[in-house]
Amino acid sequence: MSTPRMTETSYIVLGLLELAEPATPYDLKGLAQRSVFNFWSIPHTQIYTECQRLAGAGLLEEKREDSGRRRRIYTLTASGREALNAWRAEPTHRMYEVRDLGVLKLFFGADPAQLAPAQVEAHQRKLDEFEAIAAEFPEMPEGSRLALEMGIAHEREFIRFWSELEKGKRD
Amino acid sequence: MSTPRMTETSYIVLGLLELAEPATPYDLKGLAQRSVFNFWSIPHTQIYTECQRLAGAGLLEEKREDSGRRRRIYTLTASGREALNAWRAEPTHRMYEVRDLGVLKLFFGADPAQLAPAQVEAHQRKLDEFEAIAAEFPEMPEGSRLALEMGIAHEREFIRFWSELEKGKRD
DNA sequence: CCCGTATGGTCCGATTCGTATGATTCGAAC
DNA sequence: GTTCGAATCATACGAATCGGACCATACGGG
Repeated sequence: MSTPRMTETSYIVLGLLELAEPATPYDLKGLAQRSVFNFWSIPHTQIYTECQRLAGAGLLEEKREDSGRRRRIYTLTASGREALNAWRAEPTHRMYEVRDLGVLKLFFGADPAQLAPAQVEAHQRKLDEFEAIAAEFPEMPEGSRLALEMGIAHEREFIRFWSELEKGKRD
Repeated sequence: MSTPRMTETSYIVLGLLELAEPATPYDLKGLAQRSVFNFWSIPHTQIYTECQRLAGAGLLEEKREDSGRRRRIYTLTASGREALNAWRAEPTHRMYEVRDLGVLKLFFGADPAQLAPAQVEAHQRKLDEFEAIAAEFPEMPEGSRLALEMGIAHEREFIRFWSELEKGKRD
């Protein structure tokens, strides 16, 4: 049970499990797709391997159904819970980038007017999606709601930005 | 010269090269660090391998110094230029995520007030950096300027968001 | 009981990552 | 004009990730 390498993926699994335990990786996958993956996605196969890794490290407990599909069912152990809490409590300076393919093309000299309509549309769709979620679950947990609001704010920003470029077409 | 797999990394190299050719991978690395990597970074070793790959595919021409360090010096070929233009011209629907470690923690229930100060500070620093770049190069190419403005807008948004949570401390 | 579809999970080659390290050049000191 | 350290330039390579393809089980309807 040496201290395992912990990545964002690890904490995503721990965090999801806290919301849903006991759960199979498949359960987590479903939950994730309706939530975190909207702003931080990982390939679904990672969930399976990460569960195994974390179980090996003693942060998760693994049970198997003894018949049928023999699914693996996970719960948090005390040290899993502890790791999650420690991560949550520790503020962070580490930053990520707001990567956007449209902006990358723009940077390298693409024609703004040519890019803009598709970008507006794509970001509008994302925004609609977020707002639908917000409307559907008005009683969402505080943290999720805030994360969602942040997502909405960014999408609005993208739309504002690209809309302006779209209007600039006439130049 | 089979059609090579083209990734964002490929276009970053092509785009940088267009700005700086003829150039060594090292030159590109330097240029990138002062520009694109601010919003779309890749490990520097990738630049070396990507140059070789693209040269193998006929999109770049490689010359080597014949003495000393025997550096590889690259220029775009006609088909390299063509690939870059095609990429730029083609609008895109593919989206990326705005990943932010703070938001991830928030989502999983971290205490907003505990996270906020560090987040405000980190994003403020990033914003200052961007604004310094904007001030230093007022005559930046159109595309870069727009990309930078987008970055600035997003950083402001992050700051607004986290500042509000910071104020909410009293609850 | 058979088949089609949905569910649940794994495999594995290809790619990417990033640390560690190696090699060349340059300049300043003596 | 040689030695040393720092800066420049570059690669090697093991570990981690990626994601498409595929396999297995369950379930419902005819």
